[in-house]
Amino acid sequence: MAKDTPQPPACLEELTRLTRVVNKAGEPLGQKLSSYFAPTLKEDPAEAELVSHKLMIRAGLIRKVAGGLYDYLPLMIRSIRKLEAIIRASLNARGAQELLMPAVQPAELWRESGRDQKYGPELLRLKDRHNRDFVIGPTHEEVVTDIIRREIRSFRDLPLNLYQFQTKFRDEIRPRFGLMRGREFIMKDAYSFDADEEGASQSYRDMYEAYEEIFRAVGLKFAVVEADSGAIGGSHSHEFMVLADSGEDTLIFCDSCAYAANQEKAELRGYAFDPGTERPLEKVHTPDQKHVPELAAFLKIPASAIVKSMLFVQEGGDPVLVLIPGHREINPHKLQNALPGGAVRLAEPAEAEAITGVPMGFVTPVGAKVKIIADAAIAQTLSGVVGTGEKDYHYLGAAPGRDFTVSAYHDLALATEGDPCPRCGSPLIVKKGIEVGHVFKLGTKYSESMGAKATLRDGTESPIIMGCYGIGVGRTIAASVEQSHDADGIIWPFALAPFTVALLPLQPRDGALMESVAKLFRELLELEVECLLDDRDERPGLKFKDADLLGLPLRVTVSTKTLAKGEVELKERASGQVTFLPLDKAASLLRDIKEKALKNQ
RNA sequence: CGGGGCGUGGCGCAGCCUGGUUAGCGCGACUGCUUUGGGAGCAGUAGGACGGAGGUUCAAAUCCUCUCGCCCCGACCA
Repeated sequence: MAKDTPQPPACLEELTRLTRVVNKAGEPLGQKLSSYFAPTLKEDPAEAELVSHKLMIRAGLIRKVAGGLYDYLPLMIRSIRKLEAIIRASLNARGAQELLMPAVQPAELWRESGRDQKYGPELLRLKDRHNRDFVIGPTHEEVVTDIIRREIRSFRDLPLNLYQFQTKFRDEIRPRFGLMRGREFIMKDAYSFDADEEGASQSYRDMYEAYEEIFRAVGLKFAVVEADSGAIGGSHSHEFMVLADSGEDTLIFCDSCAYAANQEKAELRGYAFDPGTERPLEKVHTPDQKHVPELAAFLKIPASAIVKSMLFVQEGGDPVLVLIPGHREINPHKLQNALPGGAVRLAEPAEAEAITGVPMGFVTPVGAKVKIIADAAIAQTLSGVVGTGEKDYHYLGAAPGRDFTVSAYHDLALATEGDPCPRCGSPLIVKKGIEVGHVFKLGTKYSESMGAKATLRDGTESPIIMGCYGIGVGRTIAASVEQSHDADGIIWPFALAPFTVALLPLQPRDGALMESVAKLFRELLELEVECLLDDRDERPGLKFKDADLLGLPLRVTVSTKTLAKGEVELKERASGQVTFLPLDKAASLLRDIKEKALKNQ
């Protein structure tokens, strides 16, 4: 990592001794860079695209082992421990209890919950030497429910909230962006158990509050949005999102009320479209007009006057024709929720043609033999353009109820920029976010399928009501870097910084200077201000560059110049502000700055 | 899984199209001297046989086939 420092041996010994000083948790309070494993890179690594990913590699936080699998180097582990401590404090303060469940789980449990099929190839399956089936846990609902059904009998044992920090494995189709979407990652997962609905709601609110507290404490700009429950299941859920342009999730916000939702979930009704006026059905020749925009141009009508008919197929079910105004997109999550059962997907063109007998673009609801569902807007249509089921012809003036039968109307359209807010009607805006936390109301999905029941006060037996709550630990740290950096490197918030102070002696060969530095180093550690000492025999420029890259909140420079005045120089990483502190008070002043910063976050 | 790109000292890359000196450059590492408040200078040293396998050829980093891995886009996804 570095060059040894030709210092007086006594001073060297003292510094080395100081790096062995630990806090109550057993963590070293200070390290010296000459012997600390923090390999920094001058150039961007070829493998990374995202800023946070590049910086985490360059600053020596992580290294890749294989696709989606990373080494966490010492600096990274320090940040992880900090975040874990913050999470623990918030959860413990609400009565949650930490435990640890195994990463490897019997496949049998997944069969019981029915998720071994549902979870698909993302679930890593393996066999032990006796040929028994196991999985590597992508999440722990099954295991924790198994504990509960064996140990909990009565409402008197509830409520209960259990949590753990555990390494999860999800065999992602395409891991990417470093820790943002890895295959193996650390997750804090919590599970709540209640006897009744009221208690379950309270547990959910408690966790929601805890999460707000946690993400506020780590200094992230975040938003809470309504979310789709997806494969975890349950009735409703909220996601905690760090706002960042590079985020993989699209979020919908209302500018004037508090409505916020993941686009997957965002409700949409009353958007502008052209219902037409009532008129008889008329067949027109529309040669080769397969796509909505061209057809609209050809007929000289707005796209919203066209009723788009799309054929979907469902695993283990019948094909369904889905209708939506021509200028809108289907939200696949809403569609899936409208069609309980197997996975729903758009039929391939050939597949659709085999089912309907017409090429794509001319599929029609008129006289259709398959079930039809439609977006709610279609109920208002008085005359729409639809296919005829005959190549190169469309109908004008088609009306639901009269010309075709819709079995159900649902909110199916994808909400987007400018659409009316479902609460107040104001225009919606779109932002990108990184999901760092997710809280779910599970209800009795797992307790029922796996038989976790409690006897209630009235003597009846009832399935326990569950909730589950996750925080992506590595992802939260990556999101922090993504949100807080500049051209020179990371800008750590105090709460997550691996060390608080970077201490840079500019003349490490100067014995007298190093003695002052050693004294300051010792004082900082005595005050539990974590400090990384750059004792390397390098030029100042390189030390400054590395300090900026590592991004510790407070950089303290000690040089013959500053010492001549009995001072050290402080530069705050976030603001760039430079001040000079008297050497003999520096340690306590730095401690005060740190504590003030942590309080304000 | 579909589309695109890339694998050459520790890192970043050139060379490949149009086969042919001893595979090159920058950074890094090591040694010495000088330098010391924003990634120092000079001199010198070490380190790769070109992801792997097979093939074509007098000759392969370079051409062909297969294969493995990585990255990006999409599909997909808590």
